[in-house]
Amino acid sequence: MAPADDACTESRIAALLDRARGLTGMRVGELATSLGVHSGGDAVRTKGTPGAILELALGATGGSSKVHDFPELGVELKTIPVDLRGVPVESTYVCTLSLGDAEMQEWEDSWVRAKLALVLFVPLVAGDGEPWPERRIAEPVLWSPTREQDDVLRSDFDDVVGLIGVGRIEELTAHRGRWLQVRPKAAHGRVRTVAWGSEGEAIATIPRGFYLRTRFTGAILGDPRAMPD
Amino acid sequence: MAPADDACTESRIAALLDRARGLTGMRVGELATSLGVHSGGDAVRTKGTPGAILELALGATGGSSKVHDFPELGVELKTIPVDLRGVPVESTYVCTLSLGDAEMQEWEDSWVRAKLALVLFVPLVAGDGEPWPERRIAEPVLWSPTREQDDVLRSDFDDVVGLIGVGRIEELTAHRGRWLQVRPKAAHGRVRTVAWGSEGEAIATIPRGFYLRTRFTGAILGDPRAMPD
DNA sequence: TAGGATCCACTGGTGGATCCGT
DNA sequence: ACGGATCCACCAGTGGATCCTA
Repeated sequence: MAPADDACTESRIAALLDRARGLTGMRVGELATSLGVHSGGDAVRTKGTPGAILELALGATGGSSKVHDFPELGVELKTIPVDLRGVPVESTYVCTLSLGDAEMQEWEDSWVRAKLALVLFVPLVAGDGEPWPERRIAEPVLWSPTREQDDVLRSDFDDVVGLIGVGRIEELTAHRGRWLQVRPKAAHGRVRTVAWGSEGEAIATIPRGFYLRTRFTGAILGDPRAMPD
Repeated sequence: MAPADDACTESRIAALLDRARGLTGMRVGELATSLGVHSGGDAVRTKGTPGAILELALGATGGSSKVHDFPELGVELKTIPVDLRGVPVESTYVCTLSLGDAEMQEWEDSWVRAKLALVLFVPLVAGDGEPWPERRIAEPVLWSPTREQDDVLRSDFDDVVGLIGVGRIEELTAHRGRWLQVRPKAAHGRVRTVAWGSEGEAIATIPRGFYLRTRFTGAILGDPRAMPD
């Protein structure tokens, strides 16, 4: 689960970071064009496109339903929208929370921990209301949680799965969690998934995802070892 | 589970049958054109299209994941390819067989029995190798199993779920069943679903579907009360 | 300002069946 | 002849995230 650390993998990760640095200063629309991707038309509505563009540009091979964007390197790629000062303007989606088997889940073996073990953050600088093709790629940050950070994330995680494990999913709001929070994740608010109530009964509820709070990603972009509130 | 039989439903079913009769003699391609459906280009490869055309033409509203094509009438629509003599050239797909809970399934409440409770067969006459737009719609047959036919189908069904229930799914071949058989049902042969072995262990296996044998559909097209081999 | 709601692209699985080698 | 393999259309669900109102 820890990032692979043999010499070959290390050098390939370094090469990936170099490639990401090489994109610094480009507009996302330019990058899209150079990749042969159509970036015209309605630009505001396509929320996920810049992330897909960066995956293409850096050669992410994970595709869907894989744990990491770069499976062989154990690296997760995350674009993160920042303002002109470099401060994140949004929380960062990590992955889906499986509600059906929450009581089985341990932090050590969790999907969310695997995702966060080694993350390449690529900040995208957006002026106010600027469509994504105009956003500029900023200096990337390769981050792996310190032991202290991992402990806080584990605590947030345990709180969440503990609640679900005893069937109190209704108390699972985005207020919980110091750095890692849980929020709804559904295209139309009409999707339902199954969870288990306190009496063991099946209940239909909206799917949820793990998100990193803005205050946390903002701090680690400045100092990867930061311990914000 | 039995077809609804109040007077209003009966008259609506009769109207449906009349509409189907009104299509007799048309080519499927003509019908598609009159519905504004594109039927040009590669015609041989689109196996499911004629079925969808007839659903449209007759106003089927079931859509996907519904039990029947006409939920309010309890009617299932099946196109069936026949030769110039009116003899079926293929078996008829009924529905998917759920492998995960086979031991729970009873014929009385089964999906396959619900589908077969009241079927509108629409034969499509195909010359040898003729693409579907050239096929002609023949006289439709509205069929509901007689008590004797239902008993045979139940027997075939019980044999199948019995085998699966004791974890002997490997013995479940298309050789079994007098009229109702089970065959693989997967787009590429690479899809897998879960079943339970004789020791209760989970095993990955290919999805299966129920099919009516050609000899059975051939007989009931001629005489709905037939009892073929 | 941040918690809850929502948007688009993509794709795997399902429903419509027929193909085709032995 | 028929048992096993396969084909296309369609859509709900997932992964990429940001929007938006109280």
